[in-house]
Amino acid sequence: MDPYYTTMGRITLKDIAKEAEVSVTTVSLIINNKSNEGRISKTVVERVKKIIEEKNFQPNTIARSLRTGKSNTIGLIVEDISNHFFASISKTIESVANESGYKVIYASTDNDDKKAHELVEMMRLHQVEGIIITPTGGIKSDIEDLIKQEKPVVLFDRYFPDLPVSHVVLDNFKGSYDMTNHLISKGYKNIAFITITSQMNQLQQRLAGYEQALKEHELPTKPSLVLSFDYNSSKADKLIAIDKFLSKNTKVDALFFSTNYLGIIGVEYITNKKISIPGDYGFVSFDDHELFKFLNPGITVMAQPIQTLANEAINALLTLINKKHQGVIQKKIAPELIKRSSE
Amino acid sequence: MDPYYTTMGRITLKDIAKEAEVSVTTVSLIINNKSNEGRISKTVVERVKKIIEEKNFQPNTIARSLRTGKSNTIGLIVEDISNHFFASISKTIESVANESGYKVIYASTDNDDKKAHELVEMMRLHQVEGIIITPTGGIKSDIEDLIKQEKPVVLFDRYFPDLPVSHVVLDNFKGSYDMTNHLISKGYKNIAFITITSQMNQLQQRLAGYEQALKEHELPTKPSLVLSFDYNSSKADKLIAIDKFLSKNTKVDALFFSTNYLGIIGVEYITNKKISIPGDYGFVSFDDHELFKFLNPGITVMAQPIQTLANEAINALLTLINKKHQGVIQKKIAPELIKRSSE
DNA sequence: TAAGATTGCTAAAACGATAAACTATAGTGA
DNA sequence: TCACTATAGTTTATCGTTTTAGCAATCTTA
Repeated sequence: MDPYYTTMGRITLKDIAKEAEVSVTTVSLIINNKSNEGRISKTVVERVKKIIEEKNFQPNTIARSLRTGKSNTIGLIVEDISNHFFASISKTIESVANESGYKVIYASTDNDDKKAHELVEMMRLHQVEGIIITPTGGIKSDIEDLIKQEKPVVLFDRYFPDLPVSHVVLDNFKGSYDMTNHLISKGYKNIAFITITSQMNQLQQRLAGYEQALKEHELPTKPSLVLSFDYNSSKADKLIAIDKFLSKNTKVDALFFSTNYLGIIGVEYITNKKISIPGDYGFVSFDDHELFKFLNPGITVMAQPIQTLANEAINALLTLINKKHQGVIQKKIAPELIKRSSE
Repeated sequence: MDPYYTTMGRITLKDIAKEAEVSVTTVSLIINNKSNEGRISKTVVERVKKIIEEKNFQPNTIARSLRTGKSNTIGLIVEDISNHFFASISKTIESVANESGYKVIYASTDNDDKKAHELVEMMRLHQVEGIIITPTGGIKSDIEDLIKQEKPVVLFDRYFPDLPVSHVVLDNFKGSYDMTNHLISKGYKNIAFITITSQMNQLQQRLAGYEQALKEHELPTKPSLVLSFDYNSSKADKLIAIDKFLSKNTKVDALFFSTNYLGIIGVEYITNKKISIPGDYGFVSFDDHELFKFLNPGITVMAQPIQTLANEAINALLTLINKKHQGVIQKKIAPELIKRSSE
């Protein structure tokens, strides 16, 4: 067809240069809008641009990356991309990143240290310019390596309090504190806190917020009001434990579940036992869930503001990549109380 | 530290070559396991490998891509990555792709033609080696372009029946047909089908499967048994329409919702009206959902086998990329009947 | 023992862009 | 008119690999 480029492959700078009868540099300058800097005449700019248009030329990003050292890629490593929370997060991240000319490659750790380690390696191998990661407990040293290499990282959802690294996390303490105060303001006096025995900072913070609120209102923070499950206990075990707990602590008038996973089990419990809420107990949970919206009455929750979290995370990362910020960016995002009718 | 490479940047082939006192070619051959082909002595192989190990050298994938023309990247374009179905799909795809040395970049169309078009362009620009896409109705020509350029594509979830292009989709006809037969076998005689008026092949197939099953059992396929909503109608409108429909069609004994979205509205309807299932109506839906599992009684559904769909899609794409298959790969996957207690 | 085959390795080109250094011409001020 | 500056580009090197072609030395084989 066209006499100038007969190769099967795609069009290159060279093809355009040949057709416009200029050097490849000239074309490159024009493409990168450096035509005034490089002082290319209007005539030539017009001519070249027309040819680029005609041939629908798009520069080879891989070649460009090799030369510039910029891959225009960021890595997103989450616990489980198929989980609603992370899936929503990743959608926002992808969208913001795209707008800034970045593509994102993603992967799930399934909360497995080995997998997380391999994924960090994989991302490094693929020369991402930065990483947003939900770290597993055991990859502290990988994160430290990234810091040493001055690779932008932002930890998401969880973090290492003693590591000087950027992070965007929920203010779990405040969420729990506010929710407890909400229940207190509704008149509840014996609020049970149902949680999981965990080293995870998040859950500890949630417990601390609950205790702090009780303390400030001079409500005794009896340990007997806290029901704590082993992480590995089965659903059946948990249902039994809740039952025992409530028959022993007859004064309990409200249930505060520390995660939506536990809240769902709570819903199952009250459904089975035909317990009415908020009639028999006030019932609230940390984290929102489809089910909580749908149920009748709807469950009052302390929800994670997904959009905000995602935006803060990707913006922090882009800021670090563009070196617009020295040091670390650390944000604690306040969760949002969604009042429905379970109290 | 080391006298050989003092650059700030990462280690390259050259550094290894220098240290091992061989040429870069030799190192390259060893890395790519072509050492016997290129006939490198065992001694040298050992020496070089040791140094590679020591320095933890990993070849620059971008340079490699430029040279080989292989980006080792595939694109995944779905309707909405934050949706449970697509999120689960993408998790499997990512995982299989990773195992085969591919990374995946993803994006959501939100069912918008313009966005879908731009995303295909974006993927092309980033030189993905293949694309898995949930096409929107209006990007037929983009798909045709991809075919022309011999870029591997597999359509997912939906397809263009008249386009000779690979696809992996659900067998909607069979799913609907089987579900209807299931209801018939349970003794239901006036099965209502609640769906959306749509050009989308999937929903048409689901309607056709339902009708076919009725026909084969010599049950009249009265149009009055089909309730069809406008796509844009509100939830409130739908609830009212269901109410009208059921008070007019008093013989109806079972409700078959054509998507989980409609099924959820159905659940809301029966909850509001305190209708009991399967007492008052048999109640089933196409597509599974968290809620359907949780409800009491659980809702019987015709579920999409997510793992299978995702595996078929990614394997089809990898097969096409590796040119192990001439022409197109087209698969219709049978959905899975999950019997719970709503009938 | 000389020609050919094999072994073991390397030099140089190429992938497609960007960046730094350079050239040639025209214009300007003293 | 001469030196200097501005204009409008070009030439060349480079990013880090892979690939092609080739070269020397050694080994076969007739």
